[in-house]
Amino acid sequence: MKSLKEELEAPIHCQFCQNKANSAFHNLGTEELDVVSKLKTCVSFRKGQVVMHEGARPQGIYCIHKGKLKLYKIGTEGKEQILRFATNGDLIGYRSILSDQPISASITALEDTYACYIPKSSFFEVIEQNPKFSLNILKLSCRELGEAGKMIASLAQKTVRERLAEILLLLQTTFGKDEEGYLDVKLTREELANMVGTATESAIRLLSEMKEDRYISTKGRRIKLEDPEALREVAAVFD
Amino acid sequence: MKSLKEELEAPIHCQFCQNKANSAFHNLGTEELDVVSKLKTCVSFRKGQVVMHEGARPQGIYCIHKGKLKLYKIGTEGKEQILRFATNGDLIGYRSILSDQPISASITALEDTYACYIPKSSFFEVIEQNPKFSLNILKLSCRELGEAGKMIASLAQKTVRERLAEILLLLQTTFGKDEEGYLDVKLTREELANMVGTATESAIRLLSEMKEDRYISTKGRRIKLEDPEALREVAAVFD
DNA sequence: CGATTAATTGATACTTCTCAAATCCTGTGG
DNA sequence: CCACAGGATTTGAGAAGTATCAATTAATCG
Repeated sequence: MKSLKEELEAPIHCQFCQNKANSAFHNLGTEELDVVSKLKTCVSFRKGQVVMHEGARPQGIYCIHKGKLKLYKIGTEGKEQILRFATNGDLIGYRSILSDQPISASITALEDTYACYIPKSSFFEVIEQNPKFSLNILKLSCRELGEAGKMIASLAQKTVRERLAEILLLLQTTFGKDEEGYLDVKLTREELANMVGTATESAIRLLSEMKEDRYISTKGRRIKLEDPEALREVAAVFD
Repeated sequence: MKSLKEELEAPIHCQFCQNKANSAFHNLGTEELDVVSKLKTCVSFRKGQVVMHEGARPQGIYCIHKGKLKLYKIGTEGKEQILRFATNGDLIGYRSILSDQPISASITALEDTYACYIPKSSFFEVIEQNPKFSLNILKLSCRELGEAGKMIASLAQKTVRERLAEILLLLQTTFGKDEEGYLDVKLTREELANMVGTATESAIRLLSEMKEDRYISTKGRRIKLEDPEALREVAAVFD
């Protein structure tokens, strides 16, 4: 039997990819996917490995097959600001290529990750020749833009406590729960703080408060949302 | 002689629009612009008029012919958070239409504004049939996404003072200077604060400090950047 | 020119950050 | 599989940054 790694790295045709349904390729037919499928290559990244460096000029995009990554900018003092996460079916690197600008965020794998690399040229080929796909990417970037707008308003107007509640809910939506009910993503407290936009100690203090309030519970580094409804109230999520 | 209003509202062919060069239509030919040009209508908004309401479903997009607008979200307590501005040549409303989501930000005219309204159907028609235009919009949204990322990192990591300096520079880049050298946009201190993401009084206090430092000067509501280089240092702009 | 709204400044309270020290966990190598 | 080193987490205390409330002055618009 093939190992997981072998299996994941074997270049299956995109048509049969398990992530197809919730990816930017969802409504493309076999022939349409051929261009991409034939020119892609499979790659893997170790946990902690930097996939792309802020400021670089990527020569292609990655479609995440299995794994979890963080996209972040390095600010003054070297502090990370996490902009978003990426997981199965997500595309990364397309913003830079399409806008013809250097990469605006670094990308690091949060766990071992398998992805398909699609060279710039084949990506453009599909974009230019396939209006359906082009529209998918357009929709994708516009949705991301909407998310970014929410994040901006949240950072500007909400307290750290509200933002932390918001992020915890987001993490559950994005990565789901493991078999024990904990958030299915491994983040350090520092990374959590870097997402919320606060100091690590502040994030920890507020997590402790939320534990006292029985909104969450923790086991080591892992976090379980015990009362998502209460968290939603704290986060004051209206939209 | 025709009045300014008449002239601005007369539906000229897009081919001859003064903003064509720096708009999403820049590289389209006459025939390609025909679809848009024939179906567009010219509209005008008074200063202070709300062009689009957060949560609404726009039935078309606007291409700004002449004027200035703010895009903002209403947060808790009814406080505005300005996400970005729009001026000559900019498109507004496209994010909502392309992502098939309600409008994520309200839009209000900062001064009397003239725009071309392009119905959803003709917009989609051009997008779907003209890869060149589609790519332009894609590039546009990806650039905006980059800007949003910068704003997120800025809000999360910089002090109010740094962000204020940053916004002042952005305003000069976006709207330029008037004949006396003042920022060529009329904003209240409250709007400025709503862009920076702070309380009005805090913004005012910091403006006063910057006046003492001779980085800026003011005349009534108007602001002049006396030492942009110093402001850049304050803003700690690296990228 | 006057009414009304916006801008400004002061005083105070609150939130959040920073620095420091102690404890806990996690991944690694034996 | 277990022990251990080193990084991560946690809590405390004090400092700094911002927000809020209130009162005064200035600017704007009809």
